[in-house]
Amino acid sequence: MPRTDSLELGELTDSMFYILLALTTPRHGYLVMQFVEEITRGRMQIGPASMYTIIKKLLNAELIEPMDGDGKKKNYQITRKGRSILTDDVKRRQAMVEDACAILDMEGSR
Amino acid sequence: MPRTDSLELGELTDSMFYILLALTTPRHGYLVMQFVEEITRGRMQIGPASMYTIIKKLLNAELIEPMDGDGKKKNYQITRKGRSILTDDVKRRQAMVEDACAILDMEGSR
DNA sequence: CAATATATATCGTTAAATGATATATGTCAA
DNA sequence: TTGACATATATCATTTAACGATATATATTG
Repeated sequence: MPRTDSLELGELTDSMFYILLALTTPRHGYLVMQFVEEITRGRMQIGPASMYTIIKKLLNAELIEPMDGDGKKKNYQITRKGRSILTDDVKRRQAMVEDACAILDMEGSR
Repeated sequence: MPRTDSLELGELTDSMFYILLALTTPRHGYLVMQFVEEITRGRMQIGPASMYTIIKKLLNAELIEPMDGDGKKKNYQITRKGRSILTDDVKRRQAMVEDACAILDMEGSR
């Protein structure tokens, strides 16, 4: 993708999207991985490398923030800014689906 | 994105998604660029570098095929296989939106 | 005739995702 | 108790995707 940072455009990658969604409730990394696999019913899974790389990026962009931290577990939660970008991205994705449905004969697919 | 070819996973990138959508009607590259900008009302634009790189990839994967070709313009159209992958991808994207709406309080956003 | 739009193409760079791998603790059954 | 497996975090190096910059050529039009 790339050459232009997706966050600077206010767009989320699929992985960022699901990680932010997971952190609407405070969780630590390992739980995030499990959560993503669960809500997508296995359609998407994020391994530790992707996980911690993306967590770092989201922290840096202040879309998530650290919390308490029980022992060596590090908890994170979405920020106000993160939630705002997430809801915008849901709308962007909804618009893509609507664009497609308008062109394909998929009006009945809902 | 990466490290595993998205097409091998049967997933389309945003750019591939819109290019395939454009080619549900036969068009040449330049028209595809304009079409994408139009249907997205400027939300997304694809420049020539991305355009021709992706066209090549879609041809190679047989999701699109060349057509007649009026003069030096090269026309392409989606294949049966391409249409099948595109409709699957619309469903995948719709599922992502639904996952998000189930978790956020966005039920009324439609 | 010069500027702009149409049309296609490639090169090299940046960013994203992740396989592989490492480390450490906790849990549980043989 | 020890070996296997789950929990938990972390980094490195590689592959793929997207695209800015740039080049080329023709057509249109003011």
